[in-house]
Amino acid sequence: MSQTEREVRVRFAPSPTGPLHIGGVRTALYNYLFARQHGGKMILRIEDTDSQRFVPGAEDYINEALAWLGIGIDEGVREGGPYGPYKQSERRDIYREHVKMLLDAGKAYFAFDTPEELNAKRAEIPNFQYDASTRGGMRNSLTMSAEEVKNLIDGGTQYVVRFLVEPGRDVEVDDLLRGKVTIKSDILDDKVLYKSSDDLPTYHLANIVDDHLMKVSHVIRGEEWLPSAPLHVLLYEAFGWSDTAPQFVHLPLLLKPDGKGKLSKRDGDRLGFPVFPLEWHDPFSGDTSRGYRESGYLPEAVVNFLALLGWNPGDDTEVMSMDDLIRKFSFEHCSRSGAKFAFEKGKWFNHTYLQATSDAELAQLFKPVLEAHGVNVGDFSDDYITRAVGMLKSRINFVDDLWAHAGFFFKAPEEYEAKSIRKRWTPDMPANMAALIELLAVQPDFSAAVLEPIVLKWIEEKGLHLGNVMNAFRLAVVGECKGPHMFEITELMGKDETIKRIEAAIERIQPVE
RNA sequence: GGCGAAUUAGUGUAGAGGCCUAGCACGCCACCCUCUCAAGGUGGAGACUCGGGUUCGAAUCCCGGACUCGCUACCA
Repeated sequence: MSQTEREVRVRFAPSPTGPLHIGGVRTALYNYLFARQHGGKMILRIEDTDSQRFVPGAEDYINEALAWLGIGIDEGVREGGPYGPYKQSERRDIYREHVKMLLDAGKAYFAFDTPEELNAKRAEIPNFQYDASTRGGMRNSLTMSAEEVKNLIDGGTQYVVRFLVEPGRDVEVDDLLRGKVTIKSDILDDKVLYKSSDDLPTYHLANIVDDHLMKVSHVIRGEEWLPSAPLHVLLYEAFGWSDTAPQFVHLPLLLKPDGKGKLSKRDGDRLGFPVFPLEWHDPFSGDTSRGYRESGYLPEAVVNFLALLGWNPGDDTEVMSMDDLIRKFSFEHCSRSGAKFAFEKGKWFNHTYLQATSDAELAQLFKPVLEAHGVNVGDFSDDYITRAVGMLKSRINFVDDLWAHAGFFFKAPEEYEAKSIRKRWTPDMPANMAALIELLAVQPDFSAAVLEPIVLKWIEEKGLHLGNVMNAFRLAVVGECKGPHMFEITELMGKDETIKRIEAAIERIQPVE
């Protein structure tokens, strides 16, 4: 059967060993885009074959993160499906059966070497590898009699099952991104396929068996798997499944934004950006890691940003919705080299998506931020919040930034920026501001269109300096010399609050000589 | 060490032998706008890892060096 006419079935197969890494999210996204584009199925398989590293809560986290990002799952633990169970720890019988198949066919064997013995070997022999050149000197079913092996196993001795790799062969991996990658089977070791200690297979066996049974057509995963892909090819062959083996696609990795190496949690802490989609509370250490969601990123922005880290649509388009991405995605335009994690650009994407969000919607998102800063949201109408947000949103990257820019609309300044005081709050200014209050107090209409010409004319008639007066005015109302057009501020804030703030400023700011 | 994969401005990338005087975006700088700060507009600095080939012609193809990343577990 040709790859092209096969039903597209892809899987994202994370291990529940902690929060989903942002690199994993991108892998999931590419799988999803490819599946949707081809009208195929997206499978979420939980690979919990490492009982040692299992972390409670990690599986829920994965589900929640993918849901938040809009990466839909067709078949999985929660969704069900025709090829379940979708959690590897619930597939023990299947793996046992398949291990036996390999054993019976002479393509795998029992090994009794303890971890200590293996470590000793590695310490003793440089570049020790469990393979054709060394297996003859180890404790396994190839060097022991059948009876001895049986006694050991019946006696409860722990063992592993290793894959028997034939040396002297060229193993070819066909990768959609990298073409044919050939490696010599000699450099492969006899990988552990199954461990009796927890009655669970290792990744390699479980992965091949499940992908086959779940009829996976394309294995789209990180580049860290490329070195073991030849082993996987050999496993498909050993099972006699080569004809229906999936097409491999090994995606380049996400690297540190600055230095060298792959992106890690520490980079995020160090440089101030999240590396996890959602906030994560480590159940063991009690540590909390920031998430994109909690940091104020919109899921659409994260998806767009991530999609472009290693892929491009072939033209200069950058802002794309999920539907756009599904339509345009192609491995043809996937990069083959690792991408440094450009989180600054991620901010820009969020900025861009925030601009496309309605003021009213943004106002709702802003409310919790206001509350967090001690503002009683009930004191302000939705309309007031919406208009304040509309005035400032062009300068924010995150919803949280709204506080720094629009907070003054909700809380009068408690202090005034020293530098602006020195520059603008000249000794004559308290008197000027007092006079301004008199002028404002008698204005029946505080709309910008009406008030602006009146105040400007007043400044001119008094022979005052426009910049100085306006900035002092601004300093009194905002607390610093920045923000939207002054008369838009006063229009929204209203006469009473404006005058109150100028009075407070006169009272509190000490003019500088 | 072994094996594999990569290598275009600070970053993400376009580029598939002549269309490249190497395009776009983020970031950076300047100017415009302006009561301020942003946003926006305009402009600017900034790159084909290095050698060898192949070719009339190479960022694009081949070989080698360098550097980077990954793997080298009874982890995935």
